[in-house]
Amino acid sequence: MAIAARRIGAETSATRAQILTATEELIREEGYAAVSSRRVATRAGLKPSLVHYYFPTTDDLLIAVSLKGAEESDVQLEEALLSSDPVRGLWQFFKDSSRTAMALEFLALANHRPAVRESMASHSYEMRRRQVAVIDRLIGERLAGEDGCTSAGLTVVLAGIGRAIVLEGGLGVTEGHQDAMDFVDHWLERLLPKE
Amino acid sequence: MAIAARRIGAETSATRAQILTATEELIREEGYAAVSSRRVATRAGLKPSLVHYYFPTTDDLLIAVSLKGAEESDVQLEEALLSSDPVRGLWQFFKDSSRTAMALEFLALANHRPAVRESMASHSYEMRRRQVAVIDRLIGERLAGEDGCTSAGLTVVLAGIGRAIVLEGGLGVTEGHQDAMDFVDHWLERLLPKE
Amino acid sequence: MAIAARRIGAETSATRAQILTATEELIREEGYAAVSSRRVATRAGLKPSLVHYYFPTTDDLLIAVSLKGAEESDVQLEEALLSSDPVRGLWQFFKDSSRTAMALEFLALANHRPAVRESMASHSYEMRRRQVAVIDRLIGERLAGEDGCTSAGLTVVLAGIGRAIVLEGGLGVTEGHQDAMDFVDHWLERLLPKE
Amino acid sequence: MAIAARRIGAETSATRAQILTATEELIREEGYAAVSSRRVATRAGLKPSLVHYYFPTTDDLLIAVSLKGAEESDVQLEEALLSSDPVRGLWQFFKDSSRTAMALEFLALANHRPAVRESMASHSYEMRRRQVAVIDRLIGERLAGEDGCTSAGLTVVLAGIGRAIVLEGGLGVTEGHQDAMDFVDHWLERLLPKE
DNA sequence: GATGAATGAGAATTCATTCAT
DNA sequence: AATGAATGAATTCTCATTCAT
Repeated sequence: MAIAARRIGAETSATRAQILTATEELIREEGYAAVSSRRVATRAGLKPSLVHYYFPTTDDLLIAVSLKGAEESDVQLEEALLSSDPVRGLWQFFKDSSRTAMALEFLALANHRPAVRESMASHSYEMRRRQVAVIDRLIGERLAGEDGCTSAGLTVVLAGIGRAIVLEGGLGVTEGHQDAMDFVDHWLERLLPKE
Repeated sequence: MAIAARRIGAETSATRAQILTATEELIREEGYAAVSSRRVATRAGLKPSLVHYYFPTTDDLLIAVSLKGAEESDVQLEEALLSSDPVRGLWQFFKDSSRTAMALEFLALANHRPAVRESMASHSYEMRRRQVAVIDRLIGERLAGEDGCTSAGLTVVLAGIGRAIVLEGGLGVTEGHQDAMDFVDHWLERLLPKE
Repeated sequence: MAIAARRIGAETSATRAQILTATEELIREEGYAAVSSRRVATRAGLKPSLVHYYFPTTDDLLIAVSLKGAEESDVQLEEALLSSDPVRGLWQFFKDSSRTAMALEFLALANHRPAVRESMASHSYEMRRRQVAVIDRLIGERLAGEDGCTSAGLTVVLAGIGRAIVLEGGLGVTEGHQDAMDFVDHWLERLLPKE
Repeated sequence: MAIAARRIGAETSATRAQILTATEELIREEGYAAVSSRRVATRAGLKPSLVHYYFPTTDDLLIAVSLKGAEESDVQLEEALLSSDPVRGLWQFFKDSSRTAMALEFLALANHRPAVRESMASHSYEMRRRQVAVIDRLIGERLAGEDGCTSAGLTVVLAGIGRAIVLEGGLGVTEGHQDAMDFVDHWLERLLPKE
């Protein structure tokens, strides 16, 4: 297709992109266990063999999808961290449910596919480091006075609460969510008063 | 779920229990997608047909395991809430990783199996109510002064942070965990000073 | 089927026998590489799944066929060894081409399927021991005078020459075969004169 | 096979040689059934399409490898026959295991691929004729007295015993091998005393 | 001379499920 | 209460081969 580079796995291949998108949709709608070359191919309007041509093993495919998700997530994270209010941006980022269904699937998947696990672990680690670096630069000293909380601790707290709200929301359980969000907002207000 | 429901394979059967245990192990080790009558039977040392005899469909089996897990979780929760220090007990409960791998699998599963989803949703709801009731009775008024946090909000916060620590720990990411735990501990200390 | 025992793999199952026979034919006609559940099933007039039901893996199937061949071979060998002229019987046994095509396939197969290799190795060892025992009892002392040949050495010699004749014959090469057979016959005549 | 045949991929091509070598290794290690353009290409560090470019069909490739093996075998044979002691050289040649794994594969293959079979049959015939010619010139008359053995018969005998030793050795069965070799050595000594 | 893309076929398994006993 | 037999559908993966460039 086209003039561009066309090695297998070339990131420019349209077919490859189609396959990745179809797989993402499939995971989102039916879970990681629904990923099979057949299902993916059907959804992408391609032949199953072609899926194997681009992604010889299912692991390869899943890792590629996880990397794609990681990249998209990175973009959102950077946007949040580079905004005028990085801490609240991060909090919004964690409360954003759009990535969560996928993240949950991949978390579960990581328990069983070592390759996926490694890829996720290293990405999580990098994200955490990036978050901590930005927050530290911004409010490192001020946090120290706050019950001894650190930037690293803060990201864990915000990530945890945000994710809990999204996950439970997915199940239809919402009790206490608004209260928890209000609480975090108040707390951030004390920490970082909006003038 | 009434105890007396007259389904094949009385709930008291030892064989039934064997099957459930084998399934639990399987999910814990290889994920929900690994559950099949064959695999379960092999692990339990039974014939595949027998698994079908007790649990006609895989959904039946998965729901039974999820209910069993829910019951066990309830026991642990009650223990925590009836202890001398219910709030810290709850915090321990949330940080306990023993249920999390399973919970994660079922959370993912819930996205795709409506029956599992309903069962989990109603259980989560009941658990949350129970937690809130106890905490409310204990420190309801004191919480009000705390940035407007409520009992419901508190459970969400503790649940979220605890779960984040467990999930990330499963991936091998631990940065900020100790800090976050220290922070929560300090905060609980201010809220509920141990004499 | 029938009243007899019917565990999977029960040697009495007619279906199992059908599968083994079909596999044997397939190997004989098209080589070990032609063995697949599909091909076997088609030839046996069964469904591929049924082949897997009886022989979960292809190794299982191949080993079963090799054991069956070994048993049949054992019967022929015993017949030869228990005849009035065991040494010449053995020589006939080795020249008999009926087992050779299969034996060749399994020999080649043994290089690549460890399970088959082990099964064949232990059978070959037992056959050799049996041959040596009989010959030793019969003409052990007499052989000693014969250039120092032993019973074990004799079986190797007869087996080798017999097999060479059969293998080359299969290729259509026959030069020197009659000479070699005459030579062995003369030699056996000197060793064991027919009165 | 003329040297100048104008097939795709001149016989002098280094790439062609790489492919043949990779195929040989593959057959030796995993058997003829493991030969596929993919596997060969991977092992040779080439693209599958390139293998097809040189050898349009798998048969073409297998025949080429068999011819190459035949040529190498011819070289060894000539060396043995042109040495100062051609008969013992031939005996060494037959006991040499390095060619046997391949020979066995091709023998099995010959049963199913007519093209391979023809190529092997004519080569075997030529080799036998060459061996007989040399031995005949050397000890033809002397053999006549030896139980009526002929040069042709002798080659069959030596080939058979040598091959038996190598084949059984490959299986791990070695009983009687030393005895058989001693026996042949004694016999050759009587026939062709080393002064 | 070489190669990337694509495809249809088929391999080895695994599975859920049904049925008769 | 339990189980052996059977089956059709899927799943993962490998292959030979073709074609356009």
